[in-house]
Amino acid sequence: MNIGDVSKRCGLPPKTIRYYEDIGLITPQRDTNGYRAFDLGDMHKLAFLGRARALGFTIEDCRTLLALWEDQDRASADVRAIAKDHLTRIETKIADLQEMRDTLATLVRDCAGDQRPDCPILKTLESSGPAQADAAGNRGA
Amino acid sequence: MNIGDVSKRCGLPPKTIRYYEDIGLITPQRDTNGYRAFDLGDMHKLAFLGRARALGFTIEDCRTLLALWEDQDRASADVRAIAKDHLTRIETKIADLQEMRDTLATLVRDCAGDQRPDCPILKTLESSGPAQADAAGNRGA
DNA sequence: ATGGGGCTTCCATCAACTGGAAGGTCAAGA
DNA sequence: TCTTGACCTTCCAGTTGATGGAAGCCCCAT
Repeated sequence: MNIGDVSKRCGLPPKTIRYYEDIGLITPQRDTNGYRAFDLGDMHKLAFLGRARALGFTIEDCRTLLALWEDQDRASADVRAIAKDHLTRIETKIADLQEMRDTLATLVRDCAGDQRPDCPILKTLESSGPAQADAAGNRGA
Repeated sequence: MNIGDVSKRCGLPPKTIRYYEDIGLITPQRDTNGYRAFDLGDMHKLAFLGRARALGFTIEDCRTLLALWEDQDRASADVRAIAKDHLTRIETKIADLQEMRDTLATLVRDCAGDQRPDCPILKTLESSGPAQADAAGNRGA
């Protein structure tokens, strides 16, 4: 299978597939012409990666999960630990976003949104306690 | 005021403040020794930026908001439009994350997490519909 | 042989910083 | 006066996870 076929089958763009090879998540064979020659194993790995990414796992998580998947002697505890950590991260993120949303919703509700310059949104940004401490925690997200 | 003072006062790291100057959000004066010399105006802008960023506005949103803030003849409608768009983006993101969370929570709940290799998490990643279409929408977030 | 797709590599770009190196400046203490 | 240490400066690189685009093969059909 060429990269285009695999792409269609697993739903990942060719660029992404090449990138995954680049960072060592897959290692497809090569044809004599230099084209990547994917087998079913590669395909399944890519599909696995696509699903894991869709669940928000980081690439490094994916790398570990893939290794565990391949390891017949794995302990499900290891898999579960990764998923649980990730779940926690997601829940934190949701909470942060909900806080933002609540604040923003209030501001948007209270803003007339007309021709006049008076604006509670700007007023809040102008002064409402210390600016720091990124409530979003999305600096590194 | 030197950068360290401003940093303490507005809660943004010096690196971030320098970066904001770099991308033209602020333009502090310089002392004869080359040190940045911040006035209260700069300070307030930085505090404004810190709060806007904490609410999750992008840098470009911040740039616009800052300009509107400075413009006494602004229409609050313009501010409100930016905030409303941002609110929508956040709500979409929350919904995406909640979907991930629900799926993950189920998987974590159903995984024994012991020494045995059987694992519903891996089983799901192995095969559960097409991989594509990143439900998280966090490719460009 | 030529045209159009598909494939290859490599380099740049996105957001929003952050880390670190190499070096100048300043105030306080011995 | 010298030194020490905390500041400050600039510049370059790296982070995450791709994506866009250029330049150039390859292959098949007409």
